[in-house]
Amino acid sequence: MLHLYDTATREVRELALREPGRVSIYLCGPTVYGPPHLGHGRATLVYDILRRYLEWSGLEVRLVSNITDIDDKIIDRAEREGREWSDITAKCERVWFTAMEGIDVLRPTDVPHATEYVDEMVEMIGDLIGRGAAYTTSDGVYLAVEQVPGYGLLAHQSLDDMLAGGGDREVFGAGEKRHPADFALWKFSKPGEPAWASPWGEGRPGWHSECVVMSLGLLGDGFDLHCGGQDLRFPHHENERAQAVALGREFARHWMHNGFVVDAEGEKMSKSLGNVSNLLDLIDTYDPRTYRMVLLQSHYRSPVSISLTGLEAAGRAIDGLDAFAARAAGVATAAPDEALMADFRAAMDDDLDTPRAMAAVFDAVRRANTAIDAGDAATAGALTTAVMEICAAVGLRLEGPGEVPAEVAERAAALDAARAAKDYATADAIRDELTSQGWTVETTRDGTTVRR
RNA sequence: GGCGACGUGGCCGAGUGGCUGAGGCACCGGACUGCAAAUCCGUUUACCCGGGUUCGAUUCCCGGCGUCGCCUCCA
Repeated sequence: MLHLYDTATREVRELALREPGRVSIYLCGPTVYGPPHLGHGRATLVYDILRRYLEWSGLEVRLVSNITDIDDKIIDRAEREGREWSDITAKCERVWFTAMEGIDVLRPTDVPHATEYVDEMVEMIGDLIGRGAAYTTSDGVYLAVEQVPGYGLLAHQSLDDMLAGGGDREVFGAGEKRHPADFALWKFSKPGEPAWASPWGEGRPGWHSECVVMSLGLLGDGFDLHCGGQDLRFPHHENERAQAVALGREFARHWMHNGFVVDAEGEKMSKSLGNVSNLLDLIDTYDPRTYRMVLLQSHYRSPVSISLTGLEAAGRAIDGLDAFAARAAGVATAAPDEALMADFRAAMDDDLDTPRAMAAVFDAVRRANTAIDAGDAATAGALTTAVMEICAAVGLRLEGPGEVPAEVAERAAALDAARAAKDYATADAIRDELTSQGWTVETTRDGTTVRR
């Protein structure tokens, strides 16, 4: 069974399922106010790999990932550009899913929108006030974090320590809060801003409330896994948990956080630094599988640097796998190699050790190639099937031989004929011709094959 | 100031108290080929610094240096 590092307990431990055979996961989705960047890409790819692996393992996965479609940043941009905020969110969401499709990330089973859950959030906030865990000020409604047992579980830091430093930022509603760490559940709107009705006045929900309502609403109390980027650990996830605890409900049983994408200088890549790298640009420039490969070859909790050389190296690695897939298309099917499958499962179950899993794949490809060369069909078949299964399990689509048009096949045959006749000038000319058309030409003892 | 992560070969990136010290990319040599491509075989390069524990540390402990993250709404 899968073991994962749990941020709350700081140890790798078994992902204990609430219901046998079914996994409930909540993944914090994007705030739709701009194009998706590499950091979004990493998070979604990491959890896509997790999800595919769980499904491949025979589990029924329910993956809820929200769209935050009301937020200060959206309002700011709408104001700046003189557009309707809903115009921005609709467009950004389309772009988001286009990018996700581009990197082959499966759509979550549920995609709730914050704006669809305002009523539930208002109800929850009322409940929190009723329980004495929240209070109203002149600019909104706040959660009193001192009322929450165990606040700081994910931050791994006491309130006092957190306040001891770093506090020179501008804090929303700082003046009237009972405690500096209290956070907004509801923000009263200014004229012209999007607003919903509430018993305390027109306004909009704070960021941390939607995920509580949606996760508990769709997945229920004590759902299995809550995940997202390291940056969400605190305050976002801490504050989600705080609300659930204050409501007396059981929240996520396991917390998973992926590491950052860092730039060439080793600094975190984020919107706040302004060094945004657009995911769509990446897809335009590189085989979209390269990013998945880069991530598969590093551990999800480690920071990963994205560089041109890194992407190109991953691209070459994929080329090798594609060449193998094309070559192995002619191998007779067989049951997957059991030792390899066991290695793969062991690696994945050990905190999603994809680098180890990929090492096993590359090693198997080499052995399979050797077996094909040696005419050992049984070994080649078993390894090939296993490699294909593993790649499918982590969402790595290999490109086999593909469709070869009849006229191209004819040219390949002509190349072989020229070679047989020792007319190498003609053979080379045909090869150049096919290569210039984008075909990869491989000439073996058994004849010439072409693939894209 | 507090909390945390990290520092491995040309690059990326795993891992381990000692055994041939993953894997990818690159480079070099070889096999194969008419030449290539693909494939296979092989060589080369390592564990930030200083102490300590130990028979033995890259791996454990302490200190230092360096990099990075979080500490109120950034995946």
